[in-house]
This record gives sequence, C-alpha cells and structure tokens, in this order.
Amino acid sequence: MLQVAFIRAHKEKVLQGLNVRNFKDAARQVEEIIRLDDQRKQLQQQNDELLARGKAMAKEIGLLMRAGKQEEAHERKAQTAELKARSKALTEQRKATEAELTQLLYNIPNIPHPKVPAGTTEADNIVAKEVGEIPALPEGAKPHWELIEEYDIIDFNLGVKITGAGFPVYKGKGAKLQRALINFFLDEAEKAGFTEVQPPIVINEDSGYGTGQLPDKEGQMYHVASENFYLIPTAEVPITNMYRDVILTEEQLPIKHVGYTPCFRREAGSWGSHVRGLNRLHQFDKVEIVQIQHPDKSYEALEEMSGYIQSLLQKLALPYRVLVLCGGDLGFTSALTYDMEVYSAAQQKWLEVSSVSNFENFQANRLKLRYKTADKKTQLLHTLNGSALALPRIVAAILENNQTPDGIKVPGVLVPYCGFRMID
RNA sequence: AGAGGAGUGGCAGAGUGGUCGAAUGCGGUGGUCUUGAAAACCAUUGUACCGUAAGGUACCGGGGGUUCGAAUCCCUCCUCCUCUGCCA
Repeated sequence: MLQVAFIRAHKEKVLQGLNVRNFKDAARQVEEIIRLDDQRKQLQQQNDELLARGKAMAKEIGLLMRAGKQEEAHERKAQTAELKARSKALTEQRKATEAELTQLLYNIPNIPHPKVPAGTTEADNIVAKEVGEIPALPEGAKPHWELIEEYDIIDFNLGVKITGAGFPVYKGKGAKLQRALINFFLDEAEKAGFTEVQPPIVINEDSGYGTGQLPDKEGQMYHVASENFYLIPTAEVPITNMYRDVILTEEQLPIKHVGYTPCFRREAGSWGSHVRGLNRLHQFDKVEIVQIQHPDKSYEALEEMSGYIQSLLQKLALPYRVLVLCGGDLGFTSALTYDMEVYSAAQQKWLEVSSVSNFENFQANRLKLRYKTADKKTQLLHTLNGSALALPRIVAAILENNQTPDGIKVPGVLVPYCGFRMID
C-alpha cells in the first residue's frame, strides 16, 4: 500500500508510474484519495475538539461532585449529551471515510522503478541476460511427464487418488531428489548469509493482509474455514510477517532469511493443456529468500539476490535467462522484478523458476515494518524476496536436459545430497 | 477439550471508576563529578494521527458496550500459565 503522504508529494511520479502499468483511471483515483484524506483530517480535527471539550467537562464534573455541588454537576451532565452525540456522528463519518480511503489505496499498485519497461504482456519483458548452452537432445527426447512415468519417480495419478489434480506423489529417487534440492538450496543460502527459519505453513488473516494476499486475492489461497486460516502460497508470507508491527534499529539491518516450505496455490482458472506435468501444481516445494533492508540499500540487495539465484542455476548447470518484467507483467506489490527462467529442452520452453522483487516500502507500509533513524525518527523499511528456488520446474528441466539413453544424469552438486549419480 | 488464573510502557511491576499516558525499580540516552572508568547525582526516555507552532486526540492483549468520566465495570474474541483429559 502506498502512503498518502507519498502520493501527495509525488503526484506526477505516481501517475507516470501507474501509466507504465497501464493502470486505468489513475488521475481520478489519486484525486479521490487526496480528497478523502483531506476529509479524514478535517473530521478528526473537529472530533478532537469535541473530545477535548468533553474531557474538560468530565473533569469539572468530577471536581464539582467532590465539592458536593451535586446540582451544578447534573447541569453539566446534561450539556455533555449533545457533545457525545455529535462526537459519535463524527467518529462514524471518519471511520467511513477511512474505510473508503483504505479501499482505494488497496487498489493502487506499487510504483514501478524507472528501469521497468512499458508493456502490457509477458512478450514485452526485456531479456537482460542469457547464460549457458541449450543442450542438443538426441532424437526421441522425452518431455518430463513421460520421463517420470518411465522411471517411476513422480506419480500424478496417485496424487489424484489421495487429493486431486496437481498434488503429485514423489517416489523413490524422485522423492530423494526433492530432498536433495531442498537441502542444497538451504545450505547455499546459509553460506550466502541467509538465516534459516521454519515458519508455519498456515497463516491467519492479519498475515494475509500484511503481505498483500488479502484482500482480493483470497481466491488464490486454500482456506481453512474452521479456523479462518489460509495455506501459504509462498514462504514469503509467514517469513515477512515475522516482522509485522516491528521497529528495528539500523544496526539490525539487513535482515536476511531463508526458509523451505511447501506452497499451496489454487490456480483457479489458470489450468490448461500448456501446464502439463510439473509446469504448474497446486502443491509444490520452494526455498524462499527474504531480505529486509535500509531504503538506501534495497536495490543493491536486489542485485545481490539476483546474482545469488543465478549462482544456483549455474551450479546446477541449467541454461537460464533473466527477464526484467514490464509494467503490465509486474506484480501488484513490486517496484522491480527479475524473473529467472530455465530452458526445458524437451518441451523447448523457458520455465519461470524464480522471481526476485524489491517491494520498496509498499509491503512495509501495510506491515508497519519500520526502523529508527539516527535522529530517532521511525521510517518504513524496504522488503525484498525471491525464490531460491522453486522445485518442480527445476526438476522438469533437470530431467529433460540431462536425459541419456542410460538414464537421467543428476547434476554434480546434488550427488552428495541424494547419494546417486543416475536416475535409471 | 474441561476447570481455574492472568495479560499494563524495552523489561520487571504498582494502579480496581475521576486531575492516570499511567507510581516505582531496572535498562537506554544526555549531563555533572573524574586523568579515565565505575559508583553517585541530575535530566531525559512509547506509538500513531491532527496542527506551521503552541498544543490537541487516540492507544494499558484485540473488538464492542455501560458511564458526565474506564487501565479499572460488563460482553466477546485472542494469547499465556496451572491442573485434568487427549495426542504425534
């Protein structure tokens, strides 16, 4: 959520930014926000005045009672009735105004960084970098959904039986490969200075609001109705929410965490033939890195995180490219996002395996995540996160790219983790 | 899950209807003293909103209510502790 003060101070910048996102009706909404905020201020001022008078009267009544002047006290009491009624009305108006204002603010996405290119769809994303050789597969190379059946390592039908589509069962070497990847990613992150956490994978409503899944995106999460909890769509939610309503000192910065969790996504309406196999699931594993940074250093941190994620892909020897997301493809809460895509050679497709973003203070504003400056002012921090990495598509690419007539070669860095060199 | 108890400032802890944003202690910060340090002493020390400022308002787990007036009374939710039960 943007701060009203920021919108007021940088109206042109906000409008330009929203334009990069192809956000409709921006000018009117911005004006409306400012108008509502003015109204809010005015209502509060009026009400504060009434409350101050009421408070003074209550004190007088107390003194009169003590002095035994019952009659005078009763006269005063009668006078407070009107004050109370007016104050109540003003409070209601103020709350209504605030609700309307918040609703509008929730609707305004983050302002893109100047680097973000204009554009409407993923076709307008900029390919910043392409690394690694695309392997030339032999004749008859198979897509991963055939390979997993052939080697019996991941079973979709069993998952359907137990739960439903998109909840695969990993078996034998398939399960071990999962575990190896998770441990490899966690160990690497630890070496890069990220402290591991194991957060809950169900969250309450407050946390959903904190990172922006709520309101409006509840349809993308599984909901535990009996407790009003949600299954996390990403570890970003619980990990970032550890710092909800927190005021840090500058010395504590940066905060760097890594966490492995399963992730749950309903993906309502986004199912289709193009999402076969591991390309899109309802439950998948992901190692996530989260960073909380000083506003002056957040872009430095973004580059560092991007570099770190790329180092993982290089160690896994997967060909990848880095995209700078355009305004139309940029997530609601993000100011700048890089997507990392690996090439899955049998599908002949680039698959997104990581998305690393700087949210600047957009999330921090909702979270009330702040720090104290040297001169004791409280200021919003910047939050960043990135997948490092999401497993299923990495597995898809490994299976497809490393297939040989004798089986699938496991990337060297994973061998110590899984204990075998080949899936055969 | 049942019975009982409790949630107050960074921490500890007083306050059970009136001048309480809240005693006191510890901690933090600044200062005095000192060659320096410690000790002692003095001052200061929450968050948010409104206001150019002076100042005002709100917040004592969250929400609602009673009252002229609520940290204090009532309702509700949450959390923690003790005992009983259940369980990986």
